[in-house]
Amino acid sequence: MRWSQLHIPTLREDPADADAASHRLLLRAGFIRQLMAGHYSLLPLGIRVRARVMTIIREEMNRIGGQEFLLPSMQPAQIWEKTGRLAVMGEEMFRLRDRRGAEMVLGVTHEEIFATLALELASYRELPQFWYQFQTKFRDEPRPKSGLIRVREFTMKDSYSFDIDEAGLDVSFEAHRKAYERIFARLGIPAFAVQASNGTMGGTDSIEFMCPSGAGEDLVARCPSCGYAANLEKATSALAPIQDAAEQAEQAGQTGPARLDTPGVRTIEDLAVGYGLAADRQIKTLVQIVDGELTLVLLRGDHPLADQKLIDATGAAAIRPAQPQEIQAALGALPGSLGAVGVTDYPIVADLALRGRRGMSTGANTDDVHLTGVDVERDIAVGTWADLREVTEGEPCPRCATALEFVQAIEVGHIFKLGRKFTTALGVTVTGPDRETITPIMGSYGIGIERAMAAIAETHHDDAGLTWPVPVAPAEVTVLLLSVRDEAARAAADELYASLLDARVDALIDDRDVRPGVKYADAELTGIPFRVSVGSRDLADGVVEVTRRATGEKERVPVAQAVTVLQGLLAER
RNA sequence: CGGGGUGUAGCGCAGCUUGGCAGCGCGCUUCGUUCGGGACGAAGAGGCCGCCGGUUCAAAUCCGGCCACCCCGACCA
Repeated sequence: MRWSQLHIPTLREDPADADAASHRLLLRAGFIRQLMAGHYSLLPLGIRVRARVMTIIREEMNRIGGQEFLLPSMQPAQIWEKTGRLAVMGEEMFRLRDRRGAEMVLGVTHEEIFATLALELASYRELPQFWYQFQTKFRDEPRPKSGLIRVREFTMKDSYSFDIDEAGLDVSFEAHRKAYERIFARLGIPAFAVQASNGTMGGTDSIEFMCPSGAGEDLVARCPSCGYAANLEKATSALAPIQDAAEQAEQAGQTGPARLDTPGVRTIEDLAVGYGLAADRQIKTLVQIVDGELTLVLLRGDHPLADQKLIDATGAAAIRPAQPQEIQAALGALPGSLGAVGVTDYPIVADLALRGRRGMSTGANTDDVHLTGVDVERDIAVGTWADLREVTEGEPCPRCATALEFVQAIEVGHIFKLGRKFTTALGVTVTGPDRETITPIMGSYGIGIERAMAAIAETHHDDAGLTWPVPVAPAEVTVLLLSVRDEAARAAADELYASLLDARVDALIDDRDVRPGVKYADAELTGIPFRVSVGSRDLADGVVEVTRRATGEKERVPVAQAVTVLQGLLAER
């Protein structure tokens, strides 16, 4: 490719409103342009990176036995009704009707459609299967942001495994986990695996691959000692045990909570400061609407709720905090004096940290009144015990008790053990060795291609621009013709460019009639790993200058050896 | 959806409070001088001032409505 033919130029100034570094640089360097919120055009340089990322992923998928497919993005809504996900996905799915009025959706993911193909599987002998594709996904995100990191239309490599049983799924899942580690290593993304919630996918286990970055939208709790890592929506910690003995003694003989008038008290802190009732001796009562049902959520006074944990614990599609009037109507008091003692009309979900606690205080469901001496298991009709609290940085690792660190990160991949939800709903079965009917168990595995590009850009840039790793760079080498008017230099640059292409080195040539400084600046901005400067001055000595973008190292090499030297540099890894 | 902000030339912006010829920098075109780290001079081209309506002799500017985009909070690759 010749720079003189490149249609979209680089920008001299930073574009407005580009928050993340990757967004700013990909715009400036001419890799992407925005059409509307969450929808980007990929330009020729962007397409080259995307193709390389896809090639690496494809190689690793094929290596573990993956077979490539391409399924439609536009799908009948009916299939999604069969699995119940039309409702679960809700507003996130784009919906449309065709001219006959048939309801269609744009795929947010392809479990249903791949499972439809799996209907043709007939025998256990055909399992396991790994099927994958690169396909555009559409998600009506409430708030697209940060360039390619969060968009509404993007390419996803999604793969699906079908196995006879759980043991088989474990093997398929593990194969994918290893493949993902190889993929991110080859892409130059410093990703690490973390435990995660399954969310709307359902199923049992899931692992996210996280790339540490200030532009990331997730927080991960990670143990620097034993390697434990989990998304905050899933992470736990080992809490120091709390001694309730003193309070127990005080309340010896009591058979129930005692009333405490607390005029004006509205917060956990008010109660702690004004009445000497420490936050970790209080029960925090939150009221949430869980799939439309008013639910009491109990946590220790000093613990925040992790919303996703509540969703996971209740199997809800959606939760939201209750409005004050809803709370008033249900419990007879406003936030600040709420409690679950004696409540039987509403489901109660309590965090495990409250289990066995005694001598606790909580609201009395009368404004300005609290209860003390509450024995959680004696006085409260807890329906569900679950891990609900969000861990705090510095709490002890659940495995080894080392203080947990928080890391901000971009989620670049996610793998799920799905179970039989989709195969059951769609009626996928195979015949087993004893002629029994087997419902295959599925796994699903995703990587966002453009997001991966953004993650690479986030982790590979400097003040001058992008610094792509060789395997994903838009080109391996750019030849800079510095002396445009020197015919000998022009001929030498053209010849070198042709020789590089002959040697199957992916090269660009910057033959524009602009000053050398512009070419240097653009070579650096676009981040091509090696540049070869061809100019009259060095050519008089029979040499060209080879510069490594990432480090700035320069080397003068004889023209005749330039191709060989570059091949050597490119082969380094 | 809630809160905050912005829409003026390809890009970045000023002008708006106080209504009166639509501007600046970069980029672009032509000519000349330059030419190994984003050159200089001269002459040019380029506008639905987001859209619709209102007020006014007169609206980028004031008023109303709508739309789009960005940022901050609830979702995911």
